[in-house]
Amino acid sequence: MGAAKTPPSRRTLLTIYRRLLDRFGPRGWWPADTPFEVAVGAVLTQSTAWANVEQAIAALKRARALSPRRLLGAPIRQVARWIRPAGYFNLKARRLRALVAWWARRGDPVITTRRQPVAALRRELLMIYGVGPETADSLLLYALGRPAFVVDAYTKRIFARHGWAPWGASYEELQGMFTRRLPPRAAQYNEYHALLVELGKTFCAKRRPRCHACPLRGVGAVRLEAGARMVY
DNA sequence: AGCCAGGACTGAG
DNA sequence: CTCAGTCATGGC
Repeated sequence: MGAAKTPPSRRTLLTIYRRLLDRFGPRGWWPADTPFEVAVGAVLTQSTAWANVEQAIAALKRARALSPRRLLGAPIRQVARWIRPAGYFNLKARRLRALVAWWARRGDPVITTRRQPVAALRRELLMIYGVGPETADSLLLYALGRPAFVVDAYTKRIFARHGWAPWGASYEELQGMFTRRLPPRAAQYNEYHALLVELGKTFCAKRRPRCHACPLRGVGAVRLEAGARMVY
């Protein structure tokens, strides 16, 4: 199998960040008008292409249903119809209801969670049905402006392919790789994750990675030896 | 015609 | 805890 995995140094992490920023420019994430829309999108985008999520969000807006009151007032069946383009619509309708119920109970979390420590708030989010590690961190970072580093499938794939992390690394291991070396600044975490997603979509596809045009070419040691598991 | 997309839950071993 | 099965539409 591949050589021993060497975690990237702080310097390497910054080099990666710089290269991505130079190539792609600021991504301006999250693509949404309000924090509540971010929250809705965070659930809808689970294992789903963003183009599909956009259609679902548009449908919600068209129906004037993109608010806690409207979403909680509508029958679960109706919600499922609105978000149909996002896939897994029955499942996501339930998850959405759970998250929106929390949002309403909290009464605009952007304000009410301001004094709450990130770790405690993260644990609270993880209690919500349908909110796992990535969705919790996305909510913290992109809806609530907290310094939570988001790890997704692209992050795992990119760092495994470059030999910076084992293919089976857990979410917390990957996240710790960043948070243990970078200062907890929401602005940078925001941009870093958005850039990794852009890199993933553009150059690090699951089946046909375009390693020759990749902006990270030459950084670290790309390990794409034949036989390597190409999952994640 | 497949293959895959900005995951999480569930039940089994 | 690890792991396969499940959920489903739309774009390439």
